[in-house]
Amino acid sequence: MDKDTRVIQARKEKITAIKEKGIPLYPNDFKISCTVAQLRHIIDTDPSSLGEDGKSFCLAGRMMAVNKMGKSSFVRFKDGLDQMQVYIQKNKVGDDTYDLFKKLDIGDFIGVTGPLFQTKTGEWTILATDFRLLSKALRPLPEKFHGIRDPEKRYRQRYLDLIMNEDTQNIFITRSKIVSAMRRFFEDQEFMEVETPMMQPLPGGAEATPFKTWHNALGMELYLRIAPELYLKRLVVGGFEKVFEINRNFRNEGVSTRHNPEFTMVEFYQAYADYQDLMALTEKMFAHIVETVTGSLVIEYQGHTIDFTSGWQRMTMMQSLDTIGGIAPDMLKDTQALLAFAKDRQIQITKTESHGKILTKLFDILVEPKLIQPTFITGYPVEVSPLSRKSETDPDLTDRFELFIAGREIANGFSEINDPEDQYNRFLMQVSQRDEGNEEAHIMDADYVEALEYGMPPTAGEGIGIDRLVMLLTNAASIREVILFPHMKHSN
RNA sequence: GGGCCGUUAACUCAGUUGGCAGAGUAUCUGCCUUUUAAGCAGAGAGUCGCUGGUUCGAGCCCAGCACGGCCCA
Repeated sequence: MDKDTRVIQARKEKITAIKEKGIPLYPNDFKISCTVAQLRHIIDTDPSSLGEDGKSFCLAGRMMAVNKMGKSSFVRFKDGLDQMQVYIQKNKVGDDTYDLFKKLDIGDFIGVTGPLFQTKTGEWTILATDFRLLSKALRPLPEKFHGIRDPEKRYRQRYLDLIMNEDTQNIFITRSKIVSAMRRFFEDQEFMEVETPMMQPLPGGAEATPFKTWHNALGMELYLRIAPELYLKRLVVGGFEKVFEINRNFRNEGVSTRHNPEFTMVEFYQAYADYQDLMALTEKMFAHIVETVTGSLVIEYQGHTIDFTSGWQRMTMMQSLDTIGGIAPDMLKDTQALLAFAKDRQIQITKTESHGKILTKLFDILVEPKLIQPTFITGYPVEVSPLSRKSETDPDLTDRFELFIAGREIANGFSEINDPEDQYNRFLMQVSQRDEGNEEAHIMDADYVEALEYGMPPTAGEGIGIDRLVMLLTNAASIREVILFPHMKHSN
């Protein structure tokens, strides 16, 4: 613990004085008769039942502000998200209680009993007939008007951020509503929620560097999952034909305003569906979530107005590179021309990269940031889609889409490969990429191929980044604003 | 990995050309029985992120480091 500041020292002296009077600092016998939220509801709907001689209430909360005026005082306290004021008078509660009150500090939890009255300005206030200490705070809260602003402090001590900043509370309330609306949507569509391993012997389902760990008793290396994909598809093989999982993935990469090493994804799989079906389902799901959470289909995000009304734009990657990226269709077929184009614009591409990879990279740089309204991009190259079914019409492309909103990838979905031989060969392609130095290339998962050999129905699957969705709906510029405890370096 | 910015009292922030470390809130003492960021009078409170350097003298200038923020790769 820190060296005591004078504020803490002063509080310790008051604690000693309270203890000496035999008053418990942390009692656990106070029962509330209602929450402040419930009382506010009564005030709003049926104020006639209240008033000076009305019923007495027992409320509790954290002291947030105190106005002491000699023999009487006003105390503002906070119960969860709601605040209420209590008026305490020495001649009403008695000398002992008032003396105790005078030794309490902002930040302490209190229990108050009494009827309601309205002050001169009309504010409904509890007129205390009893006033108790419920839990003592040793450290002072941040300043009452400016609160806590320093982002580092807000993230490291999120509890202070939550106490002081209503905006922060609202972000996480919204986050909870988003996940809840999503879960309800899937359940209404008769998807089943499942949980698959977070620790995997082979990390698969995405191109990313995993965290490595060690199981002592089993004597084996395990990896924190980078995606649940291959397990969820094993469940489809097993007969669970509509499954979803909302859970954490872990990727051992840098942190930024869009990346946290652990982040939340929903992945879902539906048998007898294809990627077109999932695009339609995604529009429907987003409409449900956005409307449930915000009450509208149009939101403001960082200066953009984004409209989730159904009928989102769809285009192929090639089309988008032409119309948005400004690369002529002829050039899109010519690897050498693309390399020269990239070099002109100082876009770094290694000469060994395949045509499809070059296209994807150019798309990421030239097109992605410009996709502000919800847009599905389809026609992803085979080389960057090792788990996606090949297009019937163009063997270089896959039946895959990604969803972009506000210049960011929000979702990724595709018709799944259920031909075990195709999947095996795709893994082989990845393994050779790995041998060429791409450490993020997929590794061979023979066990998964074996599962496919038992037969998987035609299936489509999709993943949606929950954190990025929450950012959109809370107008947050950084992923750290929507993760309660974002990862930080040691502060000392 | 690169660039820019930040780090001063518990909190929010000033700090001039390099010349005694400041304000508001909070805290402590006194007064005050309807306040609304209550008021009045007084008091205390600092490893100026860390380590070096320049200088008679560094919160301020220089170098390195740490942590954080934003942007870029």
